[in-house]
Amino acid sequence: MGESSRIAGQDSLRADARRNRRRILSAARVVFAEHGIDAPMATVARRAGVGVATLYRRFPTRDALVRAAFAHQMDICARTLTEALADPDPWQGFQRLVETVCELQRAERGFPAAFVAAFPDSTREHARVREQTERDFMTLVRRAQAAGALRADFHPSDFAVALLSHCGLVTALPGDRAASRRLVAYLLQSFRAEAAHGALPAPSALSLRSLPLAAHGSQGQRPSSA
Amino acid sequence: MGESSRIAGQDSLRADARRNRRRILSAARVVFAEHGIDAPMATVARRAGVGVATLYRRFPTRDALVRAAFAHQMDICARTLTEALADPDPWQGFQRLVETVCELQRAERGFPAAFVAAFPDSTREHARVREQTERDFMTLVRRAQAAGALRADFHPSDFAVALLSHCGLVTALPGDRAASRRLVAYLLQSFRAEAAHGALPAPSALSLRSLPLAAHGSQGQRPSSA
DNA sequence: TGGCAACCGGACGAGATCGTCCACTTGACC
DNA sequence: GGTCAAGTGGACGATCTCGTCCGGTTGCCA
Repeated sequence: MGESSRIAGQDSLRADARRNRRRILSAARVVFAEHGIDAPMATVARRAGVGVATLYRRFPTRDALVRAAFAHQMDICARTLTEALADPDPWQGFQRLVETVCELQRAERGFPAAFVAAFPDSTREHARVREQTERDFMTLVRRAQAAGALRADFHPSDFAVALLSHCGLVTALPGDRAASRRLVAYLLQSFRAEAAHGALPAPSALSLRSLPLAAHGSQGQRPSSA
Repeated sequence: MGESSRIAGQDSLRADARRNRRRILSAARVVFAEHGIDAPMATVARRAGVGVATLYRRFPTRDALVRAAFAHQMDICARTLTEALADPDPWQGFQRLVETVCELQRAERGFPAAFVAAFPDSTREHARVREQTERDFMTLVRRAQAAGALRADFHPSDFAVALLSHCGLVTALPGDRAASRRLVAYLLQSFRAEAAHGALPAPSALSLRSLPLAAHGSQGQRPSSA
């Protein structure tokens, strides 16, 4: 598993509190899927059969709730990257990474919104994990390029470009799996070395830091900072 | 120009009313760019130096305001399609169409949100224009395919896929022109016939009807409906 | 210049959401 | 079983947005 249970979190809770926590998370996923990530907190609480105060005590901000609700998906992302690095065929790993993340985006309706929401690094530990993830991804890219499978002018930020645009697509067309798959197929094709025909415009200066690949914490409890 | 001034619209207004109308539209573009398309109507009114009532009288719904504010952009889209059809090189026309629409999306900040917002056909005339636009686009596609420039398995819905995903990208990264240009370049490359390597997954059933290429009206004044 | 119809804008009531406070309940440990 | 800290939930005040109403103003035409 990934980055769960940190900082004396849910384990030290009383039994009923732990049960309520789980209920809240489950309800949050459902509600976020139905009404988007901006759904009223009270709706989540009602759905969980819990008072608003309980919800706010456990997750002081909406961010905290969102992060915790989709922590599982984020863990899967991180694990897929690890597996991709272990794959003897680097292109295979790269391709699977893109496909898996996009699959997650299209499967869990609220996830895309959570995906683009910018979460500040809450702890030093998170920052460390994120940096390691970035390094791992760079390694994967270089390896795939060295193997002659990934085009030489592919820039790491292109990965973010792909994910963010796919994210926008599934947000605009929730439920249209065909459209999502099409985009992924087109993008993967144009990332292949054989596809490199003309020159590309300059890459974005965007870093990967804001993508949940970098496994943000699942707990919350940050000061506030809007 | 395109589809402006219909149904005894702004022309029959008194001089001061017409002036206020223009002020409102100008303010709306600024406010939508800054705070998104969901910005409070009162903010737009204040920025325009106008009372809320005036704003509501002129544009009964937010939809109406949004449509009118970006009518110019929509006209440009429609015109670009016409020019693309007239271009002797169909690929050139196709490419320029994609680039122009994406250029508009990245230039005017509120436009992407307006772009994906689903506007119901308000009049029979709008429906007619939209259908004609769809036919024109299909013609362009077929022509480019016949010329051997556009890949044979390109499906018209792929155009919507491209625009919607690009739209999501610029929404997530407003101001990052490099990212936008990169995505467009990648997509155009993979639409070229030479790029067709493996088979693509099935296309989406999505129609182009909801895209502003089809030049929705710029007036508003629909009953209400949402 | 005078009159009227169109136009204007601020105030206002309704409705929604947020996040906190506090009196009551319950699980865990002795 | 008793104690008490941890946990609970609903009520509440603050804030925000919407869309309408109405008394005052102004452009336009005779």
